[in-house]
Amino acid sequence: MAIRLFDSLTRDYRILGQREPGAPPISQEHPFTFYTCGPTVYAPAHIGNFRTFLVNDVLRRLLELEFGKDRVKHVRNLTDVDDRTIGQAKREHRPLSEITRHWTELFHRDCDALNLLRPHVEPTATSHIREQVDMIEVLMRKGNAYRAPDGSVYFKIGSFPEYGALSRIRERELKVTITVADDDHKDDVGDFALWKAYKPEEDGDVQWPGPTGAAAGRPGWHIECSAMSKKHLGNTIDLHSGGVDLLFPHHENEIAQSQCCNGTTFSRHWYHSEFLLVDGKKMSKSLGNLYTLDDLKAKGFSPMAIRYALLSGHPRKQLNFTLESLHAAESAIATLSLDRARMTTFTKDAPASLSSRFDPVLASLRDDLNSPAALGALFIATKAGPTKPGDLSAFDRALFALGLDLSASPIQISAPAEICALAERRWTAKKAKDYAAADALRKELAAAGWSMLDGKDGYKLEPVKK
RNA sequence: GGCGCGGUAGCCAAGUGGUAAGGCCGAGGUCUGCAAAACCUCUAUGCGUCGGUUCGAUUCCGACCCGCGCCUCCA
Repeated sequence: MAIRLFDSLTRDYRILGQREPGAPPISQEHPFTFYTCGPTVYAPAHIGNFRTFLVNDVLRRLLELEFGKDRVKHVRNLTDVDDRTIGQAKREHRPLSEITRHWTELFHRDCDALNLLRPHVEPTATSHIREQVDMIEVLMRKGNAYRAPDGSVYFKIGSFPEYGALSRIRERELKVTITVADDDHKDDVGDFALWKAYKPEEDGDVQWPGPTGAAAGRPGWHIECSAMSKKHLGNTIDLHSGGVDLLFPHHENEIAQSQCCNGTTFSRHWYHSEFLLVDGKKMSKSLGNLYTLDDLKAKGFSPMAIRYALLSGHPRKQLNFTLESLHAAESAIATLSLDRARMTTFTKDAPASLSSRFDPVLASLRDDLNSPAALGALFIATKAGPTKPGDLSAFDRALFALGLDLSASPIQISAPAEICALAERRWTAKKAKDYAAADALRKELAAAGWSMLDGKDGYKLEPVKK
């Protein structure tokens, strides 16, 4: 069954992997090419960033199931030079590369925790300066770009009639032009930087020799994705994705650069995931509602629950993230784990093959990545009773597509010594059948925020759930 | 101002022109010294408001109200 995905450019649902006549069909030599705009590595990624990467991860998994593991090539870049990375390096008085290396490592750690498949290639902007400069030179030669008085290079949107097709922005609106008066070197407010001339007071020691005819400096933001996708995936890619906020101007600009430079379609399909809201508002530092993975782990939430919570809303719909949704996710995952464990043991008197009952899970995902519907279908399938060993593979395939690793253990928070002592006293009292004392101690523990879970031969302590 | 998205039970969230998946929470029950877990059962005569089309609309159309996002470097 084919994967149907909403296309941001044509604004309708289209089947993935369908190439135009003359293009080679998908094979090992010509894999499905998938480019995702990655993070800027200057600060910890927040869960909003991860929503997008998570959605793309499910897409990647689905593509592997659809076309074969060796017939999908996924590239996700790292932006390691721009205003923000340079600014951060300057604030910390450290070299740019040190800053970006540090945040890249932490990003990878978080990705692993969330069970995101590593992209096949994860190129960085600074290791593709040559490719970017090459493209800029082509654009200048073709008349799509011009040198500004300060030595920067701008793309001339007037030279590309299709500019605005993706974002439907045909003309710059009044409101915008007022706020952009700072850019004095452009011919047109809509023009955007391909290359930024070096500014000693801002850029520190970050600079490279520029395109022929331009000053030394650094690439503009948009060109890196055009250059890196071209290098690693070719002139025309099958799918390009990212968050909605990148739709304009980033992706609009990528299209302009790539198509003017290469003379071919840049991407056959565009997919954008919606924003994550926290407590009803866009996340921002000023609102104090910006969560990182570490923030949530410190609150005792497991990365798998975070993954679940982020998949509980439709990718193309804004998702309001709350701590409560995380509690719900934690419980839901525990239920699934239990169901999965039960299925491995109760297989003797199972009816004939029931693997088809997991079909709706993948079917939901194939239909525009409907992850909430897929999760619903997953629960229906697991509640349908015991299964046979072979059926477990269907369950696991569904879990793979969603990227849910049920073996990942929830975060354990160890109790402080005084709590442990109380618990020990209660356990002794209980063993002595002094239930009055035991109950009193349980109350004491509860008042201190801990619940004591009695087992047959021992007990567990965990923070009281709210 | 331009472009776009959404308003479904206490919370989250699918979905359909014929009468509402699923999850969480909650309630009752079974079990258990207690608690927790587990298991069973229950939980929207209604899908923002008002009109219209229709045999029939939550689902299509129109108006309105409310919320959110993007509009030059934010996933």
